[in-house]
Amino acid sequence: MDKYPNDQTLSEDRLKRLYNRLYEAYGPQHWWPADTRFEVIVGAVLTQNTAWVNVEKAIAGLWRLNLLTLDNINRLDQQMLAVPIRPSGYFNVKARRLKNLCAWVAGQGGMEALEKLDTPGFRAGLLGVNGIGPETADDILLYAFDRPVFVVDTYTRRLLAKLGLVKGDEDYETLRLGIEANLEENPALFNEYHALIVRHAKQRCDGAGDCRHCYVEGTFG
DNA sequence: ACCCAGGGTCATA
DNA sequence: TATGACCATGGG
Repeated sequence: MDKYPNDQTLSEDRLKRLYNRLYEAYGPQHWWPADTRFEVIVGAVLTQNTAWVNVEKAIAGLWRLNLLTLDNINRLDQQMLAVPIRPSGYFNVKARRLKNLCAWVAGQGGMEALEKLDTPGFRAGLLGVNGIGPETADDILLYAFDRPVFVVDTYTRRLLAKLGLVKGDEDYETLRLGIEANLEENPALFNEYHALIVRHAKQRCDGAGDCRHCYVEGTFG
């Protein structure tokens, strides 16, 4: 058993090996699970600090009411929007955030107009919307618009810190830029990598030492 | 009954 | 800059 270097250093080699192990253990994750690009950006808000199964219920309710279009959400009162998203929790907060986001999108000229934004400007615009923080913005950039932005979440931070690639107390931008600097700029890779980290986090270790969780984390040098 | 989930904002020191 | 309170449902 090799010991972890635990030198808190990111390297392309180590990030790639971690990715390979995750992919071998869990396979392709097919993110983001949605029928439309607009559904992705709505889901990105609804999933804030919320289990995905609850988001699915809210999304289903929105489809049922034909509310998964930009115009229909912009026309709808916030109180009315809060009703179908109730199962995803924080429904008053999220209704307001969705209204903020959709108003911004419309102000940019609609969903099609967003494609023409350069990634830094797009990201800055999203972060300017009240209720859209770095992780939600990056979910939207990567999973709805295929931009090469690495999504950092608490699982990413925990896993990289546990394996000794980072300290763990770095701020969001430091981690995102550090990871991006050590991976090829490939949206498909970023897509699968983040999804695999989330998948791995949900894996319960059976303690036997030969489960997928242990395979990914074991003797990582 | 308790804990957490695919976060973010705001008030306070 | 750095904590803490707050938002709220549903599954383990």
